[in-house]
Amino acid sequence: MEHLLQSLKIGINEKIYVKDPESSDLGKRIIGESILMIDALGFESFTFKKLGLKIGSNESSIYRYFENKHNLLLYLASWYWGWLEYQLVFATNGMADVTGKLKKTIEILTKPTEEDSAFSHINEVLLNKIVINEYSKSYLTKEVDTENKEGYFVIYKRLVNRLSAMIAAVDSAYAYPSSLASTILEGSLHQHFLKDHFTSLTDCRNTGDSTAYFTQLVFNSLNTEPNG
Amino acid sequence: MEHLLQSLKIGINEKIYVKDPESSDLGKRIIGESILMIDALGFESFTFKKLGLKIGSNESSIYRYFENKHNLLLYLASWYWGWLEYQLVFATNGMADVTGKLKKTIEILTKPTEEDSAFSHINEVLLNKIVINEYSKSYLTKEVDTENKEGYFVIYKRLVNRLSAMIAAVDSAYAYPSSLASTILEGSLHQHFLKDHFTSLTDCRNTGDSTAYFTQLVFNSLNTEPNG
DNA sequence: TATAATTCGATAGTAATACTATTATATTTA
DNA sequence: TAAATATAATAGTATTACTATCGAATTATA
Repeated sequence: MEHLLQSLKIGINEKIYVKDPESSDLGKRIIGESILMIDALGFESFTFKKLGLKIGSNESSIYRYFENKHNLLLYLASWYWGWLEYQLVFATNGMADVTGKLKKTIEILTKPTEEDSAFSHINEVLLNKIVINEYSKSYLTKEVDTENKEGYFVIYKRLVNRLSAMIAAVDSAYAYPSSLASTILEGSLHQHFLKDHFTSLTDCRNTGDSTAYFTQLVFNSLNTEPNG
Repeated sequence: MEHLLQSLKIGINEKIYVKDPESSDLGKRIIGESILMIDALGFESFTFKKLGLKIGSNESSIYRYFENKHNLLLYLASWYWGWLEYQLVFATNGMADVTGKLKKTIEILTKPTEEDSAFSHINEVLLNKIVINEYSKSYLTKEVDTENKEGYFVIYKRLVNRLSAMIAAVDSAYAYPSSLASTILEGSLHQHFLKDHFTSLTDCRNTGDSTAYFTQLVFNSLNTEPNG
């Protein structure tokens, strides 16, 4: 499987970029360094000019890959969700027991990110931090509906729908599988943010707390047992 | 009570503004019109220059009230949460039964906003839309920790803590009262957003769905009965 | 191997943003 | 009536978020 992953590429909607950053060395440097830079400066202070300077390239060259920094954020987020989806599919592949599968899925979706050596130019841990701090900004815009129609959020939506389907598989009588699924994905990011900045608003302090909280939340809502 | 509300003022941290907008006619116009304008243009496209033009005033005059548009957003959000807190306190005042009180609280916090005639220059329905679409941007910044120390988020935190305390009052053995409280407040905004832009990710479509979803979520997690 | 196509870097330029500073005028208050 | 305060008008600055053009280097193709 290690080998399989080495040649694996996260498939991202081609409309998000002007030129595929995976297709050149410069493109990969844009992705790799933008992750470090957005993490360090925050999305607001991050500019293509600063990025160009850092990677020893030119502002206008970066515009050949992405129309603007918003689309770069969409790309990074899509990559992250696509990567998480792979983690999920590989980890739960072949599990027959739907309850155990859901439990494993919640674990994958809520635990802190670990480095993945399969993608050398991407720091997944920092990318996860970026998603926690910036993802909301990618859809809380006046252009959401247009961009949604263009398919800029498909991977994220697919992930939520996967989770929703698993919830429904465990308890088909439960009335809110999609709401619960979106609450988990979004809520997980939020709890991680609170842990770092508003400690009084969360009970999640140590590794695993978040997973335990959401697991309990889900299985208390469904007619089944987490170990059943 | 109508009368009481007429002379009521939402108390907001004085550090958020340069000059209290409630202290002058221009200040009130800034607040009232900024709500319409942020709703119409979105926070990114909203500028003090455009606002000045619309209220027949000057860009530099608005800067005498708020350092920048970020602080104006913090002010609007604080006002909204303070207003919601009043709704909550008045509605649950004197309720002896903790379970019924929690149920009522969840209802107030998750139902769609209704116009309040007590504050004539503020459109609460649009302000609620702004909070749904823009609130995350007020804390997803590199300056959160500093601004949090300055007390820019106290009202929101107090609201979450009120809810958390009520959850704990209903079931003191529940391990995640703060996480559940923050999940409800943030999740409620998120479900309303999804209802408008990503319908496939939520089961909330009609008035009351959101309240029903979160009520069930909470009471399935706690050792009690919603009507008990 | 010649040539065509692509890629990238460099430079220049623009409109808008997010302010700051100053001054003049109008209004309120002492 | 003078003093204090509030507001409007104007001007100016650094930065942002681009767009356009051009030439050099690299790569692909015939």
